[in-house]
Amino acid sequence: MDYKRRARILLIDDNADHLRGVKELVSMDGKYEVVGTTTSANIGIGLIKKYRPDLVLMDMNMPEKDGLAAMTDVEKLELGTKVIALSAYDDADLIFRAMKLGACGYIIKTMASAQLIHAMDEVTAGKIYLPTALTSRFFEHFQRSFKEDTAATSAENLLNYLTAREEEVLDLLTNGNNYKGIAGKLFISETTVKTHVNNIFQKLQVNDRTQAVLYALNNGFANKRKAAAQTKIAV
Amino acid sequence: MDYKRRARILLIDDNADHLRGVKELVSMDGKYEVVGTTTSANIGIGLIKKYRPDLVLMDMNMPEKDGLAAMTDVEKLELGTKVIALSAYDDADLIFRAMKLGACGYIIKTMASAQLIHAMDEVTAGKIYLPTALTSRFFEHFQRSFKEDTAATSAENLLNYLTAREEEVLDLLTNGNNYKGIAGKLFISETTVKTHVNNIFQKLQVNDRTQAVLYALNNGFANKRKAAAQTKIAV
DNA sequence: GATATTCTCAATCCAAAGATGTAAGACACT
DNA sequence: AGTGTCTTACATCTTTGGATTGAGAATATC
Repeated sequence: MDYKRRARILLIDDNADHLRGVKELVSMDGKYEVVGTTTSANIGIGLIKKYRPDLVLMDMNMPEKDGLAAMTDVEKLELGTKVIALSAYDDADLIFRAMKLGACGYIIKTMASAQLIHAMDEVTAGKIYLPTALTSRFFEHFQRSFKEDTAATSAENLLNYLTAREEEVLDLLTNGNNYKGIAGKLFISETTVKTHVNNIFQKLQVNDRTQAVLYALNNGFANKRKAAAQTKIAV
Repeated sequence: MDYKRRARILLIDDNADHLRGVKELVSMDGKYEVVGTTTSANIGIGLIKKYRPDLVLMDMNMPEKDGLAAMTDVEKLELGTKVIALSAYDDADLIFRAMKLGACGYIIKTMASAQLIHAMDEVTAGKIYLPTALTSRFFEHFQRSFKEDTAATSAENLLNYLTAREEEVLDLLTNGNNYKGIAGKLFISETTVKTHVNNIFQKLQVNDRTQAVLYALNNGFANKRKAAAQTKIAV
């Protein structure tokens, strides 16, 4: 690894003691150069702009500005800065949100220091590193958040009562078309569209187009249509 | 572990040779009881209904019915059956979709057999197991799929031009309210609501409420509001 | 061959939505 | 004191949307 320049690291942690400890640990390992440390998230963002580090170790639990907000800021800079989140807690939701925002790793502070170095190695090599235990926690949240989608597809879904033509009309409705637009696109008269739309309202048990569109979107209408299209290809 | 009854396993793999190999491997380990094996996904679903296994090892690449479709079926049964996906490929998209559908693990067939047993141990213990290498692949896809959300939030977003009151009105619009409903909920007159709504149309550059709702939903309006609410709490 | 469903179209009527202009009070900023 | 923005409100007018009823033609189903 010595042929490559050392990866440049920035540390952000409101706990000064922990900050010092991590700095020593990271400096000790020859592979990394600590280009800055700060206890303030906002200053940290400034330092990132200034020094363009390869990797940032960011504490998640800071009083002034929480780590997630800081991470959002880092991503907005679009400097390709990699971020490893540090936290005292293995909260599933926090892990999920950090990874969603683009964290390249997530380490619990009580973990062995070797694990931190390992995570840094992996991340600087372009990978994403999440300890096995945290991966499991992450998926708790991940799969729960997708359960709703599945439920929408499988459960009693009023969309199933729509005819093929009605689905087409609803599709155009969910793209913001009015009667005239739909009539033009389907080559049918406006009154026919009205008939279809009224039937759709009945079947979806709604009173107007906006509610119909919302029902469609909240009950996986787009997914349904895509799935149908895929079935056609597969068969 | 011996005080507990052995976990009951079902194997589904269209490759008969691989099926036999896995069966021997799993049977050898005393912890598991193989209650059935099949090379057909459809038959597999039937066997799950019949035997209610604790865990299913499911091949992802089957000609008759692909593993993802089979996994969907398993989830629909809602028997709490845990599924570990087996695949020859470490395709990021495939991993993502399998985990999204509720897989409790994902193993590449060429991995060491000890890894498979380890995954089974973890999964039967209620955890979710993804080898480190696959976790990294998974997150490639995961973070890419959320990049759009971030873009919607950060890029030129017409929603940013809305005033606080207009946001409230738009929020009620995106819940399917008409003028009267909004006026009632905000304790203002209907004509005032019309004024707000018209201003919203101008700012979002749309012609009617449906388009406004669609713009809001497609540009992270719900997320924005949630984020704003959280900021309030934090501060 | 009878029945049911779907898709098409029309007329009518009322309610709701949208466009436009005007304006007063509250509040912040300077 | 003055400017600007936000929120509130009303009047007016046009267009669009939605409800209802009825009905012919095509297609499937049995």
